[in-house]
Amino acid sequence: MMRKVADSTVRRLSLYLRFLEEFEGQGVATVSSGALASRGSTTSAQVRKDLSFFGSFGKRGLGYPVLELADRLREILGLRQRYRVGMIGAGKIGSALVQYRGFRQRGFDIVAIFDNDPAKIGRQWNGLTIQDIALLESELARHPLDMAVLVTPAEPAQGVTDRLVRLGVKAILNFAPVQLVVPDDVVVKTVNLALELETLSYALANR
Amino acid sequence: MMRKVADSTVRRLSLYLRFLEEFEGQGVATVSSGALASRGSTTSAQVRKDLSFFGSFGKRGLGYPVLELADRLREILGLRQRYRVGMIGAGKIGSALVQYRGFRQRGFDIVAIFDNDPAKIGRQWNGLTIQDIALLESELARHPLDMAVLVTPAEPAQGVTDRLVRLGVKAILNFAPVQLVVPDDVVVKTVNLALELETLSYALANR
DNA sequence: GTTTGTGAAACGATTCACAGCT
DNA sequence: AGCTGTGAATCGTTTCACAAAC
Repeated sequence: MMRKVADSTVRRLSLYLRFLEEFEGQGVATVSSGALASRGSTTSAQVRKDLSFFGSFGKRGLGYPVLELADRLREILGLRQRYRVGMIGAGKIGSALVQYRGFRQRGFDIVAIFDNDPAKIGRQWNGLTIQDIALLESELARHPLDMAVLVTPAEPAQGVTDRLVRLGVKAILNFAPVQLVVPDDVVVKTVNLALELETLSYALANR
Repeated sequence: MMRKVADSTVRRLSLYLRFLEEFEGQGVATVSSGALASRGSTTSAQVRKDLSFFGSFGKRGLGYPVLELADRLREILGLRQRYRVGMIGAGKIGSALVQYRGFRQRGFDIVAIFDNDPAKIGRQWNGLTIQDIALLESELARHPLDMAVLVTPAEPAQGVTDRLVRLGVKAILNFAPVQLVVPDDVVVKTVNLALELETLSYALANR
């Protein structure tokens, strides 16, 4: 398949898909690169370049067919299927994410929650029982996961990651403030919330 | 002050600061660019280049003095002061963030919570009373904010942003899945959680 | 006339490599 | 000898600009 597409390009493709879905809802049939660009904050050339990595979907003089392009973007982004996602950690952020509608809407189903806190194990969240992390191996053997969302404290994060990797999980969304080490065939995306605030304080301090 | 430092550079500076604080805790007095680099996943040249934007703090043949460099990074990142942060929206993610220790630890104090849901207004979260968003203007007039964390649904996000901007808020961390429009002197950092998962599904689909 | 698709140019970030301090 | 600081080289991304398609 396609190789060497920049992360920034992939992120923009996700945004284009959202805009296309809005246009779809409004019954618009075709859309120009300029129209897509103005909805995001980019340029028409950027939109065309991004799309051209994957083929040519547009009609010159006309623009892009909304339905077809949306469908093709779903395929490119791997959104034609649903994903089984496990939540590792049942703290505050885990709780919020389990209930977050945006995940299910986009095809990501949270199907299991794990924690090591006896006070939490056995509780129900959104219809799911919080399971003992000690049962991770036996549980995933029967019900494999496509992805894991890691919302543990920093210390256990690498250890749990190693177990997930051994169990065949190939994608991890990491909220623990650590740099996880994984093999080449496993993708990790780290979100560090305090760090985002620090980019804001940097901007405030340097004006 | 300094201008034109890439966002990626600022993010690495935040990471270096964390590593320096760990070294500080271990009583290490000086650290080389190579040591800092291996803790993050970067190169010694990158570390030196990043730091060189702001001056030269190292001693050739020796490395960087841990305490001094950490302090200088705090100054650069605007972390010598604490920030008054308002949480706009008292939903699931707002709840998690209000209780998230990482913010306070790094100097970001959540001092007010606003929502428009009568069922939530008046409740206490972490010692703070959820206030009616209708009172945003009167409240901020008396108790100004340095930053806002926006955790509303997509629809009201731009409207609330306009009000925050009018009230002098210069930095917004946005979790609503929309592209906010703000004047040049206001900084916005958007975190789109569903989009992060989509970069993972892209990676899984294209291997 | 409008808009795509795409090489070429411009820009920006990272890596190299080495002179200069300690 | 070890490590920084930094210009120069490299690599990657974005923007330009225009021929080709409709």
